[in-house]
Amino acid sequence: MEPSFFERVYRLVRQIPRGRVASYGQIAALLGHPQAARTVGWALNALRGSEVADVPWQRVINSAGRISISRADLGADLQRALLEEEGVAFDARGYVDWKRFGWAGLEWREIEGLWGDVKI
DNA sequence: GCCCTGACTGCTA
DNA sequence: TTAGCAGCCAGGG
Repeated sequence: MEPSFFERVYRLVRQIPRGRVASYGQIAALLGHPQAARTVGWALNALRGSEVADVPWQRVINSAGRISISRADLGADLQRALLEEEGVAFDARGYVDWKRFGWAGLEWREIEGLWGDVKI
């Protein structure tokens, strides 16, 4: 069974190492859909209960290097706090420096492996 | 199966 | 990493 797009997003996001950040567009591109950034955001928006603790959603920000969130329960403040706790720094304007904290992503082969060895 | 929405992005001015 | 706008994808109703 092929994992759903949401499921792929979650697995890939789990690969982002502590202290690094990736953009929605980057995640989408790694999944083979460079234009599906919004869908990635929606996938994270759909996280519920235990999934929230299981997926490092806070490591995903917009392409500008800024936090872009609108949920009431999981606010931008929380996201920023979680990231700072991991060592990610924000400048005075609230931007993260991609050069310092950006995630390089994975090799295509590694990504394929994420779908293969797991049963759905 | 159609229509709307959304934690986005790249292009233009 | 300026602001504004249209395009893109997957789910949910």
